[in-house]
Amino acid sequence: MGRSSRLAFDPIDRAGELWSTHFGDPLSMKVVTSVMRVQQLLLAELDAILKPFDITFARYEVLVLLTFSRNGSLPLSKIGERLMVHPTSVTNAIDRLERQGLVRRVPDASDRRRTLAELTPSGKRLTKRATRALTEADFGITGVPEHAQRQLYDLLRDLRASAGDFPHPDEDVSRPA
Amino acid sequence: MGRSSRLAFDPIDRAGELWSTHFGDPLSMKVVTSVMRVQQLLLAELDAILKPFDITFARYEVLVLLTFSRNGSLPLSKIGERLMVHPTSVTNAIDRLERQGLVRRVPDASDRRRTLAELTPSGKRLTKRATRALTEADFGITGVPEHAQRQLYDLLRDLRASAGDFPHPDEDVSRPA
DNA sequence: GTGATTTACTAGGACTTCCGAGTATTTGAA
DNA sequence: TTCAAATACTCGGAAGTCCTAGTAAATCAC
Repeated sequence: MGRSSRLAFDPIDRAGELWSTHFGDPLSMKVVTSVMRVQQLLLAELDAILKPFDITFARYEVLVLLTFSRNGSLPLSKIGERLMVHPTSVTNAIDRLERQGLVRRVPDASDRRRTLAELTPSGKRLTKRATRALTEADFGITGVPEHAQRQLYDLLRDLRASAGDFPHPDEDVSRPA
Repeated sequence: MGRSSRLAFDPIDRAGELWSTHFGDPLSMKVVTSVMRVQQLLLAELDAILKPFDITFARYEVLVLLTFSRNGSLPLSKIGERLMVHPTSVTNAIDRLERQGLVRRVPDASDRRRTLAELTPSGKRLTKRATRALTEADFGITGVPEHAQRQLYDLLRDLRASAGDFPHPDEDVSRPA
């Protein structure tokens, strides 16, 4: 893993020091490296929490999305949109979930290009239990105070906004350009 | 990609709303999802910047680390430690870099278990150029003001600290327990 | 000094992500 | 209406991450 063998110092800070002696101001490099590292830590933690349920966080996200949908089913394309991943990633996830009996593929009569993914009863039960486990573990960020979580969310949201991840509130979507 | 097809709303906010009606307080879930998403966006941006040089960010990190080392070479194990990735990930990266002629494997005479990865002249040149491209693009976070970057770095550092990512300053490493 | 343990690297496999390309179906335009 | 363009899904492949397990070499203990 990346986590277990801990150094006697913070490798990101160290990299920043070396960076500044070679290249210049390391702030943006440190920010980006930190994001990568935190993602790595969180994902490892989440997957560890979900391991007893034999799913990964990627597949858990699909299950939750289906739980939120009105009738427990969604076209694969919608899943990809909402989760912001490539269509082939959805195919891959649904393949595995279907093999595990947690989800079923159902043809969509109203548009025969589409395939719906539908939660099975077993899928619904597992999602409940997995969600309990994740919320009890606070998604792997217990120890981070609430105000810090809020600040973090806001800053990340600003970053996403400046990367064009979602429309600005003052952008009129109905009347483009 | 996840980026191109933008929804008319923020999927993370929306997931938070749905989450709260089904399960409860979505703050930690929103924070974690945001980290995942930002990592995805940044990595895509960095890889796009590096595409003309025919390397990925993962391989770039290896090259920079070698640049920082005294003689342009390091044992693979050190690389894994510093980059906080699994030994097999290093093997994989070095395999590719070696195939590209950017790095050379050199046996370590002082410890014959070890293999050193050494920058080739071509590897050194490419690292310079790639670094220029990345710094000019501010590592994909142009548009994020400096104070926000600082706050973000500090919050992520706190999060890493609470996950035990590095020793606390008041922890005496030389005298364990 | 010899044997057990630890360390370093690699091989193979699972999982996720992306991309490009191909097939089917629906929509839209002439 | 008929043909072109857009949309939905899948297949195969590349790249990254991790894990388990195996071999070789160094270190530690007795």
